[in-house]
Amino acid sequence: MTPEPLPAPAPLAAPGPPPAPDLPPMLLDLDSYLLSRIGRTARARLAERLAGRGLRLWDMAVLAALADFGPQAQRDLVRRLGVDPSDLAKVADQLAAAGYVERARDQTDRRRVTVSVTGAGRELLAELDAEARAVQGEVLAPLDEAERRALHGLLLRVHEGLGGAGSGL
Amino acid sequence: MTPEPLPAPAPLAAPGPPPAPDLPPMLLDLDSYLLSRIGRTARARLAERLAGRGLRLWDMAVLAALADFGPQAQRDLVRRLGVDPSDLAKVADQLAAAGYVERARDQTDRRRVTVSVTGAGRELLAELDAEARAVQGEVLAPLDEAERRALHGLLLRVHEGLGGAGSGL
DNA sequence: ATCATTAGTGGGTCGTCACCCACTATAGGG
DNA sequence: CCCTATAGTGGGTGACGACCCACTAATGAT
Repeated sequence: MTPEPLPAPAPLAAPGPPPAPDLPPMLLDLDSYLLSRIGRTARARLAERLAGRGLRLWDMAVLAALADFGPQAQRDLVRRLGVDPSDLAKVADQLAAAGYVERARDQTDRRRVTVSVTGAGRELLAELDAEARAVQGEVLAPLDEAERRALHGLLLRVHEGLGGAGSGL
Repeated sequence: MTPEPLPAPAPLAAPGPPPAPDLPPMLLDLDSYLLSRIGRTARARLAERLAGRGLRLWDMAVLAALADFGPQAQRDLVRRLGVDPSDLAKVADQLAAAGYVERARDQTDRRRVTVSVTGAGRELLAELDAEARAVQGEVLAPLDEAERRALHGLLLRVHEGLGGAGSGL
């Protein structure tokens, strides 16, 4: 297990313990662990950037959904993104207040509120996308282009396999 | 060489909103997003299994560190794992109470508490490792052996690139 | 008109997690 | 000895994310 075993606990002038994190090989061998750590980092860094604009990850997800699928009722966004209706209402509220989306009562069914991106929304989304890609650049720095493409393909397949199962973002 | 990740051009103005989550291509194109989602799922599923035993992820991490690097002071675990000293104390406390680790005052420096895994601890760790691999099997289900190895290699390199930067597990 | 159903909203709860502070005990240097 | 630094501990805090409930408005069927 351990290439450099143990006891030799030199009381002073400690040789072993590094100041920088040096994780157990046992954990590094687990994909679930690596996935968790890397995903966490990517998420955190992206969230950090968005926070600089007063936005959260859900804001971006909603904008993306609207841009990709066109104007739609909140109900549909809820189904698509797997977000709680109540939470979506809050996100939509904030995005509307900032002028990134518009909400209008559906005239054929006045219960529904149809949400659509505004020009400013699309502009913002483009910037957010750039931010996300910048984060990607940081995180995937050790990989060359071909490797990134390979990774992306694998991740996509894994993601599909997950189904919409898990809740949350 | 090039698996085409462009199966479906965006279905515009879809008539029937799907009951199952159908995420925006724009997001699926972002590795930061996929990483975040997949990592989250892997983490959640592993945590769920550990919770069944009344354990958390940190417990496993600590056990792994002890198994891989041998008995050591909490101070060293703190440095290695990048965990808060106070939090580690709690984890160690719980593990000791359950009989998975032993704590003993270091006689050469009575401030230090040397922690070591017990037989039960190693046994438990083996089981936890099996659980983790089971989760892995679920998550990576869509990939064959060769692909999993490829993914693992890529993830390892990416993880190294992160350095010990981010905090937390 | 009545009733069950659906869309949206506001408010609040709960569990998790990382972080920080105050405190004790010990060590080591002057 | 005194003084400062370090190891460990207990307790608490604040942010965050997911979830849930009660309520209103509108719909569609009977």
